[in-house]
Amino acid sequence: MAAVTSIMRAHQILIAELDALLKPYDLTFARYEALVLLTFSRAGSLPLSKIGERLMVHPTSVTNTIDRLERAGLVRRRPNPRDGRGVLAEITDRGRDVVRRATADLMAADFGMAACDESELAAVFDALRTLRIAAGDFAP
Amino acid sequence: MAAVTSIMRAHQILIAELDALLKPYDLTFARYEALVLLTFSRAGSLPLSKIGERLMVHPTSVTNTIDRLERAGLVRRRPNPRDGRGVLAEITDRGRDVVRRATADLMAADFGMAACDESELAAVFDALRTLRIAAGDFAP
DNA sequence: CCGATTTCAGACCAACTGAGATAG
DNA sequence: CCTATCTCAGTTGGTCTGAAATCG
Repeated sequence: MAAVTSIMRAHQILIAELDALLKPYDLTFARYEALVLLTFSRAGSLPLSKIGERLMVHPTSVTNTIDRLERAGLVRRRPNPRDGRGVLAEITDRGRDVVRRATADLMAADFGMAACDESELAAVFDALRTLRIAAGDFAP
Repeated sequence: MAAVTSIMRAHQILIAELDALLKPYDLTFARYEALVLLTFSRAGSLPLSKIGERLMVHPTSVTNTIDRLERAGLVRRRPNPRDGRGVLAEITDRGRDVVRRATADLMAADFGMAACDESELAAVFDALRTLRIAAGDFAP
């Protein structure tokens, strides 16, 4: 139980700090994650279904997230040429610009983990790996 | 960043599983935590301010949590005899019964961490300790 | 008078359910 | 016909801000 509450508290601490850092860009961490995912994709676009799979969120949550990003002009919807049912979310130039500046800010703040050194960060990642893989997370 | 997203994903995985396990008791993990905190207190009661401090949540969140627990009959509000401004949340017999049964269920499901062995659980706890203490969490 | 404790009104966001449209 | 993808409407829950009442 101590391990579980540790994760809960860590999440609570981080999300507060990260959301505060992202506020000037009118982003939450959830939206920022989606944006980063698009940045790292080859074509700068992904089907919504793929986004949901990678981020492990419900289809309606993806729709909601992309709605907000699209309203902010950071993403644009396009029909999926490979699947008439599907929709691609494509990052815009403004989206790339925002994610670049936001990432710089987050890095300057060590993503809210300034208290931890490199070995501690690696330990966190390793310790949570088993749990994530067991739950089917995409795990590098 | 990998460490941060690990924590986010771990939280996401756990909260889904734990809330599902607690659903039969009409509890969420946030409310369960408050209930456990009261169970472990000497008198079975704590000032709301203390609950907020321990759980690291906003005063209005405590009010909200205790409201719901009180409506469910698991907790009852009492004036704080030591401080006219304060309010105590006191766990009821029914509250103790519910938390006992819910805890049995959670333990049977290894608190959602069945994938991890003892050493991994300890590693998770240790790895997150620095972060939590830096943020002022009450850390055993 | 100042600060601490709690509450209320109002808002936001993430996540869910259930239902429906559209297409493979 | 069945399944996959996405959207919409509506609900819930946790959290926050700002403001107020009460008391030390």
